[in-house]
Amino acid sequence: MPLTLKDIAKIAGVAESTVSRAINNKPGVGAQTREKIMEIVREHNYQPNQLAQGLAKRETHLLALIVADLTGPGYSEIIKSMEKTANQAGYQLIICNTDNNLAKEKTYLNLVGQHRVDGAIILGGTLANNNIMKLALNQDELLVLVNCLAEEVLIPTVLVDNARGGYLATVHLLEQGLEKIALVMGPANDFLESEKLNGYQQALADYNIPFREQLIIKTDLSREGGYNAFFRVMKIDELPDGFFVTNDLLAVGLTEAIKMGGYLIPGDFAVVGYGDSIISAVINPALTVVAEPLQQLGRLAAEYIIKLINDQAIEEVIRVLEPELMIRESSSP
Amino acid sequence: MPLTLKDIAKIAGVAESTVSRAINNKPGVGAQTREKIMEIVREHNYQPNQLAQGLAKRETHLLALIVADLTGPGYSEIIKSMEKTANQAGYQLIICNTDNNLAKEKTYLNLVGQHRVDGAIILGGTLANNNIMKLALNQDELLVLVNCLAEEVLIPTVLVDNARGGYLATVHLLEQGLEKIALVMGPANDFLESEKLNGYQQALADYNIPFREQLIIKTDLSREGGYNAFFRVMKIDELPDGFFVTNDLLAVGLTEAIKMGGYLIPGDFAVVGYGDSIISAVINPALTVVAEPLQQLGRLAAEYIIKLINDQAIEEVIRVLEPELMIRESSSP
DNA sequence: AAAATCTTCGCAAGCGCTTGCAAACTTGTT
DNA sequence: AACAAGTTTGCAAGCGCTTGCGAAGATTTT
Repeated sequence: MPLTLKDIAKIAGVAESTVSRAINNKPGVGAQTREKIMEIVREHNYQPNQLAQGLAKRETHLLALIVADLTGPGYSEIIKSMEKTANQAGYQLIICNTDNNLAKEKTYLNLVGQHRVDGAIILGGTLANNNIMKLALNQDELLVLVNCLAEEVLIPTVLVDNARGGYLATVHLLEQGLEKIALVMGPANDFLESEKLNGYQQALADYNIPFREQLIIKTDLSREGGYNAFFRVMKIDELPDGFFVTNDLLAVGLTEAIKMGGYLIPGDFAVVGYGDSIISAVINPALTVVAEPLQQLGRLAAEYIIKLINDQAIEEVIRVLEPELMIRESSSP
Repeated sequence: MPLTLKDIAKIAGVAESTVSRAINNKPGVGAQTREKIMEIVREHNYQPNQLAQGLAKRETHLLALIVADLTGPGYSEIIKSMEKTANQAGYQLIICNTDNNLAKEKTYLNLVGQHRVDGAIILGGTLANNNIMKLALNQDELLVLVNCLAEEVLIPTVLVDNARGGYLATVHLLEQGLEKIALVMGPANDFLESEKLNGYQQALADYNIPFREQLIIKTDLSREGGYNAFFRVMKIDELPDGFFVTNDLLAVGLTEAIKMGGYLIPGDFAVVGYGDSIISAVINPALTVVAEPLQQLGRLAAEYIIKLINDQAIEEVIRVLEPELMIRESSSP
């Protein structure tokens, strides 16, 4: 059994309240009393019971990290930097993997509602978030969003400028002299995906290339999705000469399919991906991607939620980070 | 403010203790009283304050997941299944990324010592664990180890039979008619790595191939490590014809180096990797690997720690799982 | 030297829940 | 009808900490 406040008080020969005040750097304790107490605390390596502390102060120093699928590309990096930042501020992260399961989402969001955690970070941008957003509406609890966006409410959010990312990718392909660029994307009801589409269209417009609906392939954000996408494209009358793929997993599948079909990258088809997880660097050929600042996403999200908890002002409620084009083999001549 | 036990008791017109017993399915409450209480609980969607519950029962239903580097290959999968299992039993996982930093390790292990969490799972097999092991010795707290091994104490552990893995990989290469197989591995003071070496040696012995110290390349478990390893090998008098690489990251680097040198895989060098993270399937050529049952590792670890917490017996304190050879392009003729 | 002002400290209540124990109420037995 | 045995319920203390408030002590003022 660890020592308690009471034990320390007894050893120091003072009241519990005095010890409490000394430990928490609160006024109302004489200098030498304070020093004596701290000495004893150090000596016995006393650490307050956070449960009791939490009960009394109604705070847990716990943060819920709600994510649909922990294994998503790049998430580890985001989470790692998030954890680091949170930890420096004295907070711990709780993993909440929802599997896109509504019941789980409810349960996890409830952690916030029931004051089990001080706040929550929602990470990830698939349509499943629609559910969680709706849930989030009811409880006016502390939330921040990473790489997704709430539609009807204003929740502090940090995300990447996906329209810009789409634009960068498309322009890069256009600059290679390509004109028939296929876009392989996830469901368009996902805000992030539709933003990429917007960027794509904008780039086309800027280069006076007509937009062709046929070249937009919507599929689910998985390897199989990417694989199948290629064969769907091959059925249309005029084949594309380049691909912009909005997700690393998709890119893997697409690449496999292209190679399977006996075509060369970038000879027959140039490919640009999105996300910059380790996969894109390792795949063959190495994938040109729109890289997201993963660490920064994580760090900012943690900073935001902590500010929220401490009632501090947040400069930009919707913080938009700039993506960066990372040119590798899959798109250079 | 959420409802409290007291509120429910008042509404139901009974004492708090009765409500508590009803909610926790404890005996000593009449059938209809219980039903009435549960009805009210449901109606008001009451959920007990876990902080208070924890204080009274001295348990938190929190588990610390201590890992050196969250982004390690395959960890996401392990963690995901760990979280799922823990969650089904009513436990939450707290992320503790140590960065191999002794101070952090101490802090995190302290979570257990201070009853901030009910138990901890230590994941990962680099030598950093030596530190954490030593710390773990002092506090006789609830721990389980995944993919690493304590040397001086008996701590419940779940890991993969790495000697067997090393054996499988090596035999596979030998069966291809290769005789000069280089082993690219991490530091040998890591138990898991040295086990793979043992398996390698055993295979050689079984096939009457002499062991040559030169062919053992020790480096750090990173991409660069793998890259450099190849060039170190090229300096020895008799070149190898196959590689067994003990880690996915190493394999990536090695593959790059081989290609960089203008050699073919598997034509000039066959390669077998270890771990079966997504990377190995995506790399070119697709990597033959010794695959670890990642999900099972996670699930078992969670089951173990929960059993420990509940004072249930654990059948096999050191649970050894079988790896499986997954043959892909990098090693077939 | 007494009164007024600050500072330092302890008392006790409270955070929301659990649980041992005793009181009250049932039921069954003779 | 009276009593034993069992069941259902409430009381109150306790988990380890925080905090408002008043008491005591130290310091300054007149």
